[in-house]
Amino acid sequence: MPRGNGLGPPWWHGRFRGCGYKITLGREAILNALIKADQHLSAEDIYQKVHTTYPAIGLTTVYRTLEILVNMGLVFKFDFGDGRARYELVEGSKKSHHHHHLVCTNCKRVIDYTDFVDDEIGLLKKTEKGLSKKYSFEITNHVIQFYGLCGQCKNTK
Amino acid sequence: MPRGNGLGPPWWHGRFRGCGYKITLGREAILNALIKADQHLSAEDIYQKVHTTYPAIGLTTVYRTLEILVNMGLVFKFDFGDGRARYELVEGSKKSHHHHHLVCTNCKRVIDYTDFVDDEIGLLKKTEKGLSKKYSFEITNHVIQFYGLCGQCKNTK
DNA sequence: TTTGTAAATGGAAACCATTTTCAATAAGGA
DNA sequence: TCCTTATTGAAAATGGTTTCCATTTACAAA
Repeated sequence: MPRGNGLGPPWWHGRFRGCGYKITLGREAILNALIKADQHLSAEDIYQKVHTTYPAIGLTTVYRTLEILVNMGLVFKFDFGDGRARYELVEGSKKSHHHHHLVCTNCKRVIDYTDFVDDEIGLLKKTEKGLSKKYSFEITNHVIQFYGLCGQCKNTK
Repeated sequence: MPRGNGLGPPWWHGRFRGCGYKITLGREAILNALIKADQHLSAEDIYQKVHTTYPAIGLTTVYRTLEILVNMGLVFKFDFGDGRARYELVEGSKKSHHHHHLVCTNCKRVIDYTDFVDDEIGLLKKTEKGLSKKYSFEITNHVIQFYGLCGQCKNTK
């Protein structure tokens, strides 16, 4: 769990150092943007947010940092089918529990839902265990997404 | 269920006509490629396959046809994180049952698994019903994917 | 069978998110 | 403070996918 208090270095500095990465203003700003947003953002979204407080940032750095964060397991990368990836903290700072996504294939709206997630997680855990053994896979992550038409798009058709 | 026998028009002609689409050699060839392959293919894969028997085909047509097929619900479109989409028939012609995917984040290998899928489907059905009501979504499709390291990549690291 | 017309097509060009290149800069241990 | 190496931003390259547009085709109507 993130400790956003002002005392001591942010919770993730240790993990960063441990992996041999340096702490830089850019990385700090990108992570903060993700923590504050606490929901899925595109690379461009993050670039825009960070750019207001740290104009020197480059889009390239955003992509590079996100790749690191994904590889470290701090950030999830999602594809909702609109041609750009979305990123979100694995553990949101405040409200966010683990959640899954409901994607409208028409307007691309995405709803985070936490309902039923406990049941889903339970089943996934069991499935993961079985799959790991059978296929000797080391599973680190999963995605569940439902696709369909949201209330608005249903009526407009 | 597809009826691949030589008698009468292929099973999907009716659905095509019903949607106001014309039957063309290109579309026929693309659908046949998907039926024969019975596993996920990229647009380029399909283009290559079709090109051998029908050299006039254009990559553009492959993309256009795939989009139609996805919208009609005959074909699934997947993203495995390697920058190109994969397509597969919703109902494979022979062996294929409904399956989910196990994706190696290192070498991008994809394993189709059918184990546990019955349990998964059961839960998903229930979840779908609940979500549809709560968010007034009309759910048409779902994706479950596990990510991790395959046996080979685990050892190489 | 012929004809009319909108749908479908292929090739080239455009698009655009992401990646790579490279020279300049900065982090952090010595 | 200095040195080494990772990091950076800008610009260019990449590559899957989409758009444009002139030509061709499917197929319903005559």
